[in-house]
Amino acid sequence: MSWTEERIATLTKMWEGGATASEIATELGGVSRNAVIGKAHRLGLKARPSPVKANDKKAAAKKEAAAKPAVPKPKPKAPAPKKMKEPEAPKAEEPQPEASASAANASQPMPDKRENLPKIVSYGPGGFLRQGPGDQQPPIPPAPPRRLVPAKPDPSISDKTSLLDLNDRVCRWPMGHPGEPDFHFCGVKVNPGFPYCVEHCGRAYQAQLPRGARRPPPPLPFGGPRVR
DNA sequence: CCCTGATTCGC
DNA sequence: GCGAATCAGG
Repeated sequence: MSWTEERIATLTKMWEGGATASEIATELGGVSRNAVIGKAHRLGLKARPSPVKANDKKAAAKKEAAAKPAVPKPKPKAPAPKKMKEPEAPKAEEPQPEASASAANASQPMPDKRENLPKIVSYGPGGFLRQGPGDQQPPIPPAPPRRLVPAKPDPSISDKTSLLDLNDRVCRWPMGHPGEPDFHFCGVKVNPGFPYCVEHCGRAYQAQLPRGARRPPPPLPFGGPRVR
């Protein structure tokens, strides 16, 4: 299997939509989970909540402890010795002067550090504001000037939006399952500054509510898990 | 054990 | 560029 435009587009959509690499691999077919991850990284889209974070301190400590060259672990499948990552270039700490965190984090159940995760914050100009209590992050969504009347007619009004119809102005929310004949995208005019329309922005950007107060099903893009 | 993504490196 | 092997955390 090769990475055609369509497959890459599907991978990108699902990856950004929050699907796991396994789900994407299953959906695409013919590729493994690792292939999906590798491709995603090569495409430049990464940075998703991953179980393993590159922590300098812990990594260094582990490396230090595991640096016992007496008897290296036997490689059952790899005959040639492979060297993994090498600890180097200890980047200096970057203190972030955020004074407002004290009051805001007081009632926050999970005070995670999410400096580079603008994806899952929940705000929006369309009125789909879903913030957890105390989660007051007031960044304003980008509002670039745009014309009210598009130069070309909206392609989504008369036909289903295929991968080829995707552009910066239509909602990219997947409908159905990739690979099936009726798989298409929402195609509604996007919420300005977002890749989805207002309705799907509400699905895409949801705050994590407190553990107990989570009611129905979590948001699942592309139509939800396939029934097999 | 299972799951997850990250990383490396031979191809 | 691709992805299996591997690492590493949950």
